[in-house]
Formats: sequence, C-alpha cells, structure tokens
Amino acid sequence: MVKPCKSKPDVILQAALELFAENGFHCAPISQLADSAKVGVGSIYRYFKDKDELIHAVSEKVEQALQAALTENLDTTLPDRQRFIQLITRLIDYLNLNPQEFKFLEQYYSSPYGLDKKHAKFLRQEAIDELNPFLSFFSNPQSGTIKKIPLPLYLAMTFGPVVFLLRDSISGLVTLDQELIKQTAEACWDAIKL
Amino acid sequence: MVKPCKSKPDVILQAALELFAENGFHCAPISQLADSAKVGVGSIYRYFKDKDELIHAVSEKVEQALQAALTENLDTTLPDRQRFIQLITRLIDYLNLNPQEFKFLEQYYSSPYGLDKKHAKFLRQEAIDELNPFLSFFSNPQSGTIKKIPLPLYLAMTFGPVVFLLRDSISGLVTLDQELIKQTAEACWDAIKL
DNA sequence: TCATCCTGAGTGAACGTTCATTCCGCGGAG
DNA sequence: CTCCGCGGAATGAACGTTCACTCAGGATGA
Repeated sequence: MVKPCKSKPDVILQAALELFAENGFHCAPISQLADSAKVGVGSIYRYFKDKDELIHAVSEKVEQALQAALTENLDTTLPDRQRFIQLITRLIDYLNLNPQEFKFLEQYYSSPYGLDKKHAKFLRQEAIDELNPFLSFFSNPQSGTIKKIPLPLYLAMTFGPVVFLLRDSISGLVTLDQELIKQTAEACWDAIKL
Repeated sequence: MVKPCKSKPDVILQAALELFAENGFHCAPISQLADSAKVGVGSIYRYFKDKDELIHAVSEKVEQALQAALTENLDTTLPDRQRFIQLITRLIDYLNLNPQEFKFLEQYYSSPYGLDKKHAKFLRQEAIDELNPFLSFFSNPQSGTIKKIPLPLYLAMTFGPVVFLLRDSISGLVTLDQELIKQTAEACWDAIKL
C-alpha cells in the first residue's frame, strides 16, 4: 500500500456525503457513488453491509463533526444571553460553511432513517448528541433569565429558525452575512428570554 | 352513474395525499396507490400525465386548503400582537389537525419538486400563496410594533419554530395542547416585536 | 320499442429501465 | 504459489409507464 493518504472507507464516506447531500438518498445510486469515490461497486459492500448502513455511517461522522464544532473552546463563563448567542452563532456559522453537512442532516432527520434513531433515543431518554451544548444550556440557566417553557419549545425556538434560514441561504434566496446571523441569534434569544 | 359522490381524480388525489404523507414519494408506488384508491393503474395515467404531475396536483390542492384555512374569517382590525398570534395559532391548529397535509408539504418543499417551484416563484418575485396572510402582515405592520429585520428573518422566526414543533408533535414526542400552542405563538411574537 | 353501433372511461399484464446486491476472476503482495 | 483486496459484469426485484382490450351506456335507425 503506497498511498494510505486516506483509507478507503473514509473516501467512500466523503463521496457519499457529497452525493447524498446533492442528490438525495434516492437519487444517489451505488454505482454513481462508486464512480465518484473512484472505487469499485464491490468495495463499498466490503466495508458497509448495505446502503442503509452506509447512510447511518455518514450520519455518525457528520454528527460527530458538528458536535465537535459546537463544543470546542466554548466560553462557559459568559452570562446567559452571551452564552446562548455564542452557541447559536456557532451553529449557524458551521452549517453555513458546511452546506453539505447541513443538507445531509436535514434529509436524514426527515427520513425514516433519522426519525427512527431520534425516536429510539427519545424512548431510551437519551439526548441527541450534537444538541448537547444546547441541552446543558437549557437545563442550567442562571436563575431568572429565560422563560419557563417545555424543553421542546426551547428547541423549536432555536433550531427551527436556524434550519429555516439555512435552507434559504443554501438555495440562494438569502445571503447569510454576519449582520443577519447576529439578528437571528438575538431574535432567538428574545423568543426565550424572560 | 349512480354514485358521483366523488369524482375519480379526486379519489386519486385523496389517496395520493395519504400515501405520500405516510410513505414518502419514493415509497409510494403507483401500483399501491391504485390499490388504495380502488382504481386501475391505467386510470391514474388518464388523469395525470405522470407521477410528477400527480405530485404537483396534490400540492396545489393542499396549498389551496391551507390558504383557505388561514384566510377565512380573519379579524384584521386587531392590534398587531393579537393579529399575529391569531395567525400563528391558526397555522398550528390547522396543520396539527391535518398531519397528512403537513407531512406532505414538508416533504414537497424539501424535494426538488417544491424547491423548484419556490425558486421559480422567487425569481418571478411572486409570493408563495399560502404565506399571503403572513406576508401582508409583515409588510403592513402598525408603525413601531415590530423589529426592522429582513423579510426572510420574519419568516424564519415564525415558520421555523412552527414546523419544528409540528414535527415533534406528529411523531409523538410532544403533545401540542392549547397551552403549548399559546406559548409558541407568544414566543414567536417576542422574537419579532420591538 | 328494440337491435345495433359507437365511444371512451377503465383496466392490468407486459415492457423497459433503474437500482441494490452478489459473485467471480484479476492482479499485486508476501 | 497463495491470499486477499478489489473491480465491475451479472442478477433479479421493483418500479413507472404503456397499450391492447373490455364493457357499460348513450346514440342511431328502423
């Protein structure tokens, strides 16, 4: 092996992310994936049992990267407002700079693949990993700075607008500059602050 | 004809809405659709050129019904806050009571079908019909009641949370009772009010 | 009134295509 | 030579779409 610059499974995962994000799961045939990964069809099945397993593997990788981006070097000493705005800003920045990741995750979570996973985690009372920084924020606010509303509503008021805006940004209907990101983060804060 | 209770195309459209909402476009074969509509496969192709046209036809029908539900008997004399909360509440109520419509629309707008349509309308500077009541609200606020932010951000702060919450409600992760709906509408208002 | 023809809505078996998956043979490393 | 990682033709299932056919019911003519 002369070129272990990237392991074969990683090349496949990367190409899969790109194809799935651009074309959707159903319009990304394995044959085409093999082409763009410069790999034989058979090799894909050497590393992944079937297409479903491949999709789940991509989601693992993407979720890990997102969680890392959200967690790294967080300033946890800030007052609630700044802490929250820091989080939202990071989330938007990361997903806006990595549109493929965003498109993949959106598709994943609105397909049976992701819905099942979400449901399973919910039943086992586990948190969805990449939400962790947000979950710990909502469960440990400084007293008297945010409304008393159910957790799902916190999530809706933060992720909902972000997802909506990112969609428009990615399809070119909006330019998501720093000013707009700031306005968004502040609007989210206004929605949940006391 | 003894039972013109429902015209054939309407029966097909209704069955299509149900199947598409439950299974997704890609897992709703025409053959199964024909079965559940109690109609021969060929008949579907008598009324709709192909599957794509059928999908668009379903969306037309669903969008019309939604717009009607949002527009009927609106009290337009209320002050901004109440007017806005009235709108949001209606939107949530309607979609929560008609989960198939919601699931269909969500899928439609995140598929090439709906994205193309949205893009086309945007380029022609047309409004998306079912948003009309909201658009006219945002463009004619009483002076000094809502923030000066770009239109897409208004939309993100209203539709984003609603969509997010409805998803959770429909998949059974949240119970969307009147109290929660009220909290949501108010949080959305807080996000955009001055 | 009755017999006959005509029309077109309705049907579903058959077709061609696409796709996930399998599997056999190649070729380089040890 | 023997493995083993690899490629890609082969396979069969599933799907959208077509089209030759049926048949109920209206129109026509006697």
